[in-house]
Amino acid sequence: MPTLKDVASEAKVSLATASLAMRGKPGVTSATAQKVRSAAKRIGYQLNASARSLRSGRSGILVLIVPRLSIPFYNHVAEAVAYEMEKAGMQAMIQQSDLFAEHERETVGRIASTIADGIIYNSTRLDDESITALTDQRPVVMIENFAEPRTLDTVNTPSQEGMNAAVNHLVDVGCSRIGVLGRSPEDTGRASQLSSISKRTRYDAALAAIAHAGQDLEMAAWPDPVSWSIEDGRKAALELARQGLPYDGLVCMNDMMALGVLRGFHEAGVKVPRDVAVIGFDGIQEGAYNTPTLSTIAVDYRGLAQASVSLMMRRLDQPDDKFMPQSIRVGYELIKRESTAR
Amino acid sequence: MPTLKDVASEAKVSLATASLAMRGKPGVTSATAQKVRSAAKRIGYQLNASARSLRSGRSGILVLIVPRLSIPFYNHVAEAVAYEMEKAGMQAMIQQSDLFAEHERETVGRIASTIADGIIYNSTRLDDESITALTDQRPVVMIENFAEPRTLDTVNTPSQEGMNAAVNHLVDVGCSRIGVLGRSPEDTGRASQLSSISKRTRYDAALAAIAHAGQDLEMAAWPDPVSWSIEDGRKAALELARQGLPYDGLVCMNDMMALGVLRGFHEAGVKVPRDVAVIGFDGIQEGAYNTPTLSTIAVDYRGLAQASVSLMMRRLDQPDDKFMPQSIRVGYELIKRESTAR
DNA sequence: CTGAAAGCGCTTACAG
DNA sequence: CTGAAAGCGCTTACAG
Repeated sequence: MPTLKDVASEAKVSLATASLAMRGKPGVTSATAQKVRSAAKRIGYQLNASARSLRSGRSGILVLIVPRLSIPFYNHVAEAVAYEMEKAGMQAMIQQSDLFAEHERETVGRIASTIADGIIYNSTRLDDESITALTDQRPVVMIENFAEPRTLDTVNTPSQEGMNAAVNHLVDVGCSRIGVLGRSPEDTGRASQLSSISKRTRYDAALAAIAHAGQDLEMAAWPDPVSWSIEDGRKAALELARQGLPYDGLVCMNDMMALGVLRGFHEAGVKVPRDVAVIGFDGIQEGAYNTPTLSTIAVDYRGLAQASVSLMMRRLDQPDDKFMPQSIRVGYELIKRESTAR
Repeated sequence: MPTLKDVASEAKVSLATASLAMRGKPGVTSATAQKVRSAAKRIGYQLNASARSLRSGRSGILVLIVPRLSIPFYNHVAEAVAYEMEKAGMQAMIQQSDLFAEHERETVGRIASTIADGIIYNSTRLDDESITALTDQRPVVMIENFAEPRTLDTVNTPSQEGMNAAVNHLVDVGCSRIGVLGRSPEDTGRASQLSSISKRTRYDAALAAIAHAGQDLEMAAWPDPVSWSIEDGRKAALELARQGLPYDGLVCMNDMMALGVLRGFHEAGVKVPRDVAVIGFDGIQEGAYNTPTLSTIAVDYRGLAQASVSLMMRRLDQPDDKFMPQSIRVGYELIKRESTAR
């Protein structure tokens, strides 16, 4: 494979000039730059990213880590964040942290030891401190980090406001016994883990909204832990039906669970929204095509992506700034669909 | 940040010994290796991947490129392939090629210029030749590459067999007028493009299966091009209903389209499967929770991932082999659900 | 089994 | 505006 040295001799300039010219840096006449570039093209030159990175300490690569890509919320985030990374002129790489159980710590370490200029982190089992230690100097932006104290730049979904809007919507359509589905199994015990804190934050926000609406908290909380999966949503709905449907309105912690709930109610012969109104959280595309279509609190994915990447670029461009980490809460939209239309 | 040199002096050994020890290579006593490793841990050493890659020509990174992650088929593939990559001891990185229009060529080029040891490519606008030129020497495995001639290792979904099974299933449940939905818009004109070839392959396979079942091809083909999106599926169903439902069985080119079709029929008051049976292709999880649940030809994602990665590892391990590219067709499973239960 | 030395392909002061 | 030289942090023959 041809190197920059080959380009330089092909263009009859020095190595330094070739390097400058290829990157469009000042200090080279445009005629020379043109000459170099066409020489590079002629011999099929490709930059060796490792060499650049080793020498300059910059790779131009930004890594995004999400738990797993088959979960709609995360692949929506991944798509949006990668788009913004590329728009900022960086190369976007995506990694999954949840492929192997208890594997995340290692992944972060390996990433850190890799060529990323910075890392955007969505949902993890590690706290700020461990992440900082593992990534060592490289800027990190967290998505969905509700742990305190916060030592890293963070972009969060609007748990409180969104859950308020969800509950108020159910009240508006006439629900008087609102339940909350999605107390996460990790809630007890390993509560220091980030993902469980962020789950709990959303869950607590829903409870608070219900209390604020003057409803009975005792009844509102679904007592059993349920993972936020579509299958657990289905099972929970079957169980609720078996119990004689204690609620006429149901707030689900995410859309996947809500879709499972709608399926479960269908199987149990419970009519949505007639017997019970259901609302989700996230705003994944599938909700718009389900029967019934799913009402939801749609997270502003684009806003979330833009905020994360601009936080990252700022740290990259001004590495000497010692400002305390920022915390951004993105917007949401209440989307009213069939599952709450009554 | 501490370097390997620091580790060596901390452990009081030479640089070479430290390097060998850290990688568990032979030529170091286990006592020395132990000493080096604990020294590394003590001073918080992290490997500089760029330096290793520059020197050894190997980064340990494998890149997977898919069009976009919000499409279930692709994020299922991404998750499965990344899992197999990690299992093979490589670091998995995922890139999207479709974020910007006409952007794919550039992405490949940038990837190639990056640190990947190899690239697994799912659905692209480029043909084998351009990809080979852009990736320059690095092994490439294609997923869904139906172009001929094939100069790269390839793993394909079972278009022919799967479509046969789908059509036969519809015949089995009593359909006598089977339609095919999903002639792709790019079919005419830019037919040399890979993704349109692979789409056409699936489409043609469905038509062939229908002809083989002795049905009327004239009627079977949905004449208008339809993208394989959920929204276009919905629109097509509405249009079919408007035309008085010329089919009693419908083969959809993928599950997303099929989910849109189910929604469209629901809106139009058409009952599935009573009025028309619907079957999809891909086997995405959402189909199992829709109402009605979606019958489908489930692709063996795991088999597809294992095949792609083992093809890749073989080329990596035996770079001098000059065997012609292999072509692997993965398995499928006919999953019978409510949408064809009659 | 261990150590000294060369070199991977770039970028970046520095000198002219 | 252009060129010669140093060096980023590793790995890999090679010698002892």
